[in-house]
Amino acid sequence: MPQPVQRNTRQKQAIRNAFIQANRPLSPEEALAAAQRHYATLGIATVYRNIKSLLAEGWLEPVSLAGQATRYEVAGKAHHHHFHCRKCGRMFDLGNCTGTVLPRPPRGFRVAGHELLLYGDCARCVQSASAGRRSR
Amino acid sequence: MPQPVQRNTRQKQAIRNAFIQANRPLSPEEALAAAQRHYATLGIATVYRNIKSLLAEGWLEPVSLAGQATRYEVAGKAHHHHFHCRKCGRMFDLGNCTGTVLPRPPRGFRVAGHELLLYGDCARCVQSASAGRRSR
DNA sequence: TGCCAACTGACACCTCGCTATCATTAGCTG
DNA sequence: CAGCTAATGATAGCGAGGTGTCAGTTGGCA
Repeated sequence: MPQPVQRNTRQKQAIRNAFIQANRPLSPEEALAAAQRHYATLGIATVYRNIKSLLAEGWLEPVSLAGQATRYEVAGKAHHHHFHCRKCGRMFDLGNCTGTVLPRPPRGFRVAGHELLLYGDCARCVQSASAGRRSR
Repeated sequence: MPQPVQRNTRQKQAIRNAFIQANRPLSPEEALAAAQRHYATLGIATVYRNIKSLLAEGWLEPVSLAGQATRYEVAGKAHHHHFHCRKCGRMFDLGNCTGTVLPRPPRGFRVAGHELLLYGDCARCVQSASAGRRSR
């Protein structure tokens, strides 16, 4: 049985644009908000459905985050890590991880990969915090 | 108003023992299974309640894991990272992270800390996989 | 331009991790 | 040992993230 023919809907285009323009991992809710700037009546179910199909196509890849909704970013970037702002919750890309020395696992363990997450405050949140302190 | 007097119940002892003997981060479900070997009729609600109070006491600390229930381990260890087995789901401690070079964040970002996770197959799962291959 | 199935939006529903409730049990103190 | 009450076990409930359903819409081909 053949695959059904895929249609290139305005909604899917809006979602792809949202991810391209953001250039950082987006949660489904963030993707909805961003894509609604391209296509105002977009619904959350459509975002989830299209994220799923873009994952299947290999156009997106998941960036999971403990205790939070999984974020997604455009696939195919070089190996890199992420920064999570604990104030605004946004995630950002960091440069590649050259020179990172990994701890040695116990005997017999097979390491398939690693994830490194930095967390703290992003530039915007640092800014607005110090602005708030000045104005008080 | 004074704090209510804390009682040292067999259930709480069983839960503490489970974490001490495991010597690795346990999810509430894992802690339940392990503690039931000390106190068979233990219920899951009691595990959650005691994890909460052990966290408040500073005896446990959380080890969060994307897409999974948070695990907990005995507090006070030196800074270290974890290994997550994708086959059996168990988490293990790794040695400290001396020599780890962190990627530089963008200008204006304030880094508060980092988490490093290795993933792959633990020794037991590597073993049983190759044993399975042999017996086939 | 007409057709029709892929797609959409709205919303009910599901799962999972966790918390609240409540009758019963059992530490602790005197 | 009696009595007070913190703690327990069973289970209902909650919230968040995500999926299923279905009537209505629309992309794309003939």
